[in-house]
Amino acid sequence: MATANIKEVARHAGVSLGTVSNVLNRPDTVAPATRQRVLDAITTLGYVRNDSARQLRAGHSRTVAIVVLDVANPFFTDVVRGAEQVVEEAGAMLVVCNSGEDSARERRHLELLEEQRVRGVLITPVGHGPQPNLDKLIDRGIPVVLVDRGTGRANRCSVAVDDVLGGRLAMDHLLDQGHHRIAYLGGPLSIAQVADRHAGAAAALEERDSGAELRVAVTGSLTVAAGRRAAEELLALPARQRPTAVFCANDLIALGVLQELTARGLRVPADVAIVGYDDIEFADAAAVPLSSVRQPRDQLGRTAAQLLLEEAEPGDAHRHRHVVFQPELVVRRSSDHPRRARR
Amino acid sequence: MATANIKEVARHAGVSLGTVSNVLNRPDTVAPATRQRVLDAITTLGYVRNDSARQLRAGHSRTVAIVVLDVANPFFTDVVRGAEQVVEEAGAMLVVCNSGEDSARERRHLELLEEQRVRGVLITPVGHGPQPNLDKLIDRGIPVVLVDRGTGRANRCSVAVDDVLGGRLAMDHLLDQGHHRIAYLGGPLSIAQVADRHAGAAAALEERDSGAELRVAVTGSLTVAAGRRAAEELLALPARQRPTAVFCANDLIALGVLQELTARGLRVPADVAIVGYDDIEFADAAAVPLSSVRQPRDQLGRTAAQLLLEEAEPGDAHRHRHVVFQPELVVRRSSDHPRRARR
DNA sequence: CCGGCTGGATGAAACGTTTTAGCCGCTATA
DNA sequence: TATAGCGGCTAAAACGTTTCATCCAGCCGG
Repeated sequence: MATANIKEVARHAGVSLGTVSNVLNRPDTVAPATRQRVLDAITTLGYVRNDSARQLRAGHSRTVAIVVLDVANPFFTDVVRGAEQVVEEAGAMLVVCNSGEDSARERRHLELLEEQRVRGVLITPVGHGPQPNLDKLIDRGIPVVLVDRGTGRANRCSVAVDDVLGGRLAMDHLLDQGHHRIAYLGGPLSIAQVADRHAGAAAALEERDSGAELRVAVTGSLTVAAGRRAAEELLALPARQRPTAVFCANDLIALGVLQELTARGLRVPADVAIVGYDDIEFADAAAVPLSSVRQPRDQLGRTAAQLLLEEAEPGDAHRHRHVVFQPELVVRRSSDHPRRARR
Repeated sequence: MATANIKEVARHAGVSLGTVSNVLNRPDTVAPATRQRVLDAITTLGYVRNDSARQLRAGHSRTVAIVVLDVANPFFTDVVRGAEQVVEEAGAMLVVCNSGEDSARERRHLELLEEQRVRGVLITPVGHGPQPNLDKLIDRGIPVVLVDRGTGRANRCSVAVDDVLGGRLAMDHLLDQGHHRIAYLGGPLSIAQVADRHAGAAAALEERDSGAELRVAVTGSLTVAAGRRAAEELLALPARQRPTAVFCANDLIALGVLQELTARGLRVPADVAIVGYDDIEFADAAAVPLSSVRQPRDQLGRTAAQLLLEEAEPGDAHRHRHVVFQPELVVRRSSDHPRRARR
């Protein structure tokens, strides 16, 4: 019942224990005949290598961890899938931990991961302050790569997406379509992403000097319901002041806006154009397919994992890098309706 | 740099190595003064327990694995969250593995997990055939709990949701609302869930003997696009034959139907009522909030984890159990419009 | 015939815990 | 006063690998 160990395999094959280990780890250094005998013994005994012992000897494990803010958030699930891919290609294993935006849980996870001597940690940390836990990990020699947060740190790598650029893309597109009264919907502004996207939009508007105006409506959250409420407010405006286009801080808000507007008899994009952010799966499936700014989510995960593995590689000195990806505007029906320029 | 070990802590605190271990594992058996000295040594040295060594000694790890078909599927993410909760309460750690519906990857994961001597495995296996990998695990004494698949096996626990009942609930509701021409939309029927939900609906109809008729439209997939196409087909029927209610095998199809119908000028639920299945987050956020059959997803994860931990508990003989949960109908606007009975 | 080399195998140390048996000094009991 | 018991601690074995220093036999060149 108790699984066979390497010693029993050795006895069964009539070789020494070290030879079995060699068969497992350096098969070419052992004579074909003996190798085969050992392999046979392994299969007949159903031997399975004990990773704890291997790790103990090696001093570290072959697993990489990713700590996300929410396992159920499509953004992170895509990042996970990307990371998974490269980690598995490297013969390691990716374990997914969920902090649930709770820093106590995050800390507990990091402690456990440290006890496990993981090879490295990909993490989107809770909050924005200093990160003593992460510094501790790094001090201990466990590489850490930040995902979509705090690009600036010197002692670790990071990957992120340029949200300011994302805001610019959306705004440039709407200006190109001839809009002059545009709204930005999103909040709270304390979320870096929300603020950055707005900053990008504002900067783009400024630079164009087109005389267009940007109205900002701060929402309490990034949900469909918040989008509906925001749309109601827009509808309360006199028609002449009402924006002809809205740029939303994420797709949930955009979908809420879309629903409310169509429910009230406005046509999208003819009366109001909409651009969302994130390009979630439903963007394409909405009643009016939604234009959206897409982030290269799986690539975020992939390069994060690559940076980590590179850093974990022994030998060559590693230089920390901060990779910033560029988002991409996906134009669909919700904003595809150029209007004659007028002012 | 290399992390301090228990021996150094002992030396630093002027005690024996075993005493340090006692402080860590049975603090009450060591005198307060010594205990404090050891704790101080631990913090000043920054000692972190080496889990590999602990596991090696213990013979098994303190982690539980869950292998899902798709990390990005909301169903599984909720199951994961549920499982996570109870596993963490038990002081263990949950690692999430993604098979991606690929049996090779599933096998590889199981092999690695076995090498790690995990405490147990929660899994929704790929495919429906026999499961030699799982049997192997069980032979080795690693408990396995099936999630939402293959309830019948004798050598393992399982948790599932009664999809036949779900079909009944939806159908009963529509019949209660006075509908007589009803359609079931979903496919392919090779998916057990799709077939079960249909079976339940058909059985409910049969039992009521109301003279109502059920039209089945098999779709190629469970997507929004498939729902749209199915709705088009319904619209092509002469109005007198057109169903006044549709029950969809999942919410994506239902949303597609909703979009297509409203786009073509039909009102939901006045002209056509819709009931979906799964109660995904968007069901409530749709243009017309969608009635849906809800599965207790996180509870599925929670009890799966509980069964597993119970089985992993040494000592008392464990009896395998097969827990079947009952789904629940959530009525929202999309089907809330009773029509006068007529035939 | 001898020394050196090489492919192939061996034995033992080491990794860092947990656990068990045992030791020591003290107190309470007879 | 002897003894049993006990609290508090120590020493050592064991967990299953990997790796490193050795060793052995055979072979080749000198």
